[in-house]
Amino acid sequence: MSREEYLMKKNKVTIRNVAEEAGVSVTLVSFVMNAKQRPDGSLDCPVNPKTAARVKEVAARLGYRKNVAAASLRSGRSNTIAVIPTDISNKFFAGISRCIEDKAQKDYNYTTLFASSDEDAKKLGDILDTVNAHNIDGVIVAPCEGSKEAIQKLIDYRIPTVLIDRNIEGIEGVGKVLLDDFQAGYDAAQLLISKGLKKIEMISYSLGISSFTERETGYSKAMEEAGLTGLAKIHNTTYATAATDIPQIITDAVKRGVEAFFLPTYSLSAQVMKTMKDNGYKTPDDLALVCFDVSDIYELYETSVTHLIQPLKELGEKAVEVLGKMIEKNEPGETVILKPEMILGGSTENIKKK
Amino acid sequence: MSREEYLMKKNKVTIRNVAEEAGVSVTLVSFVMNAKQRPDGSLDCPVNPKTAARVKEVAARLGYRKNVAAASLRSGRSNTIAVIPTDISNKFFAGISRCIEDKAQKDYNYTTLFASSDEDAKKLGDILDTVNAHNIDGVIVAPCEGSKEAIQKLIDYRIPTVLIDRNIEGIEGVGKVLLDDFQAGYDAAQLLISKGLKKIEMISYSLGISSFTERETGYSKAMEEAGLTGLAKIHNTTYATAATDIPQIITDAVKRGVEAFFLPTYSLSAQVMKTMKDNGYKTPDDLALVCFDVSDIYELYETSVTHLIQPLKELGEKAVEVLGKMIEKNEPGETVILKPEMILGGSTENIKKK
DNA sequence: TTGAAAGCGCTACCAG
DNA sequence: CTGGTAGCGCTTTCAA
Repeated sequence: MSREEYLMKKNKVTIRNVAEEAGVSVTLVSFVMNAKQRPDGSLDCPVNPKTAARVKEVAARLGYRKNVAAASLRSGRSNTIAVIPTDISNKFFAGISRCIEDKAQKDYNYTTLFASSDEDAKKLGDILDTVNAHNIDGVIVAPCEGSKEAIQKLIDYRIPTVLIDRNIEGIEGVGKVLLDDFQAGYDAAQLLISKGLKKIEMISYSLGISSFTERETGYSKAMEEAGLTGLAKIHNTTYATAATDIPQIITDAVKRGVEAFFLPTYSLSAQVMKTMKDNGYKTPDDLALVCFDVSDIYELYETSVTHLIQPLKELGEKAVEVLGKMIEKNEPGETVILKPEMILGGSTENIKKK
Repeated sequence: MSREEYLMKKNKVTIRNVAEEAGVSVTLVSFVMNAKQRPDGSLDCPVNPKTAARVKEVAARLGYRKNVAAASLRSGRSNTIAVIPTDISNKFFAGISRCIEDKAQKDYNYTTLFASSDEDAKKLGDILDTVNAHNIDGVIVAPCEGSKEAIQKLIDYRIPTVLIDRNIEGIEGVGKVLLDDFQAGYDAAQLLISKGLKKIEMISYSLGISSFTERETGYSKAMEEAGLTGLAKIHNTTYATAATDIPQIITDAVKRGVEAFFLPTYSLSAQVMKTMKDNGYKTPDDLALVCFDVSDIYELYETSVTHLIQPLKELGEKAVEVLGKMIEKNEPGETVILKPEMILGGSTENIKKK
């Protein structure tokens, strides 16, 4: 095996090897390897284009790969951001993660790491410690219940942070990219009211996360404007107990003649749909439904389901932009609020009056 | 702000600060911070227990966090493994990823990173380059079509690698944790045959991935043993074209009087179920179904669905064990084959003969 | 049981 | 445009 081959195999080609082979200094190689391509194709660094080309050729030939540990140690940066959703298997987060990754790579040359908090504040804390130890340049996180402290620590450490999907009240120094949750709740109730329904209820999580309280407020406001405050009712459950609470809530509601439910998140929607199927209840006749987020399930359910969606791509890209500004320009985090979109389905159409 | 507070905020507490504060050398601190807890509670390092305790106390008080970039640069290791599924939003991979992460943390003290290849060999290649640059100690990867080259590069770089869920034929020097795919295909066909069905067909991906060809072989073998070779038929599709191919295959099959389908993966199953719903076909009377992997969808479909599952926890943990041995003991990768499990549902029960 | 010192590969500063 | 060099924080000999 030649020396070249040996170095390639062990991935031990350093900047120094490239420099020697190309007959230049390590400084030049570093410049070239870190130069960004300018729109006109030229390299954004003070190096003779010919020299640069030679360096690039040699680097490619030797199979040079930057040792990011060394670069990170020296520069204190890692060109890496972390994305921390609450549940990576959720379509909403899976989609958004992909948008974030693409945008971060394309526009900022960041590598993106993922870790799921599973709605567990302790786990989120551990992840953020890891983030910290890894010189991560910035974090995009969907907070879960009780995670305010962990996120505050991030801010104290001066790590640029963007909250996505869920807000935490009274936290300073972070960027935020959120849905207009009040509007979402308002639109959901409004739609059901416009269909002539009155007994419209809601199931929500008592998580202390403002996304939920905002959706509740929007719902309540629409009910109030329609003079239906007396019929409005918000049931509360938790992630841990939803599977047992919801069947009770639903069977009881059907007995009480409730006409519709607004379900402000995917997991509640899925749970309700499952309960309805188990009990032989049909939508929209037994219960009209307005659900949230996207899911394969909505398509495969016997009746298509009306649901509100968050503008995925926009959310993800905005999050990267806000974070990028915080990292590159040391700007304070800005807040961006996006509008929800309504997808109409059979669960709110042609409802037989009881 | 005190000096202590300042250092904590900036997360700039180094091993040297701890050493000075504790009145010992940096070497001692390094020993203590890297020592593993022995079963009896003592520390596995040549340091006076009293000194060690003092060091730990000081480190905790100053909020010391190891700079992993420095550690990785010096040691050439990162205590980090990467998990690369084809699609992280898939329940199967989401579940397995969680098992891997837990096991890796608990038994090996590894941090786990995730990146999804989206069934794209080019993207997988990019990810593996990143892995390479990051001093990742080992990789657990689900290969996708055309990824053999990229994975071979990993092996050439001497990065311990374990293939999970899908095999690549003729690749040397990797660990493998796979399902007995032949058995799965055999069991699926066998079940349908035992229900008195004869016209049993299969839809598969033409991906050149042996998991699929093995499932096909198992199916064919069972059909052959039942003297049904003449009726056996395997339709082929691809990820890109499944959405248009499958409606055609299914409507045509119903016309031809096909009685059952075996669908050797989750995405094919979902697509078929959607097609059947759109066309008003019912299972099992129009078509009996044996599906694969787990999904919310199976539960919410009007009829519960018979499906084969992979033993998630076992798969994940085995993968970590195999990888761990490769990393720690420089052992060659071993191959582990696990048995599928059948979950019976309504899609294969009480079938009306046509 | 403890400590001194040599770098890991890279970036950033400074000088030419 | 080019190059010399200090040192990021840590692990790892080696010696005491």
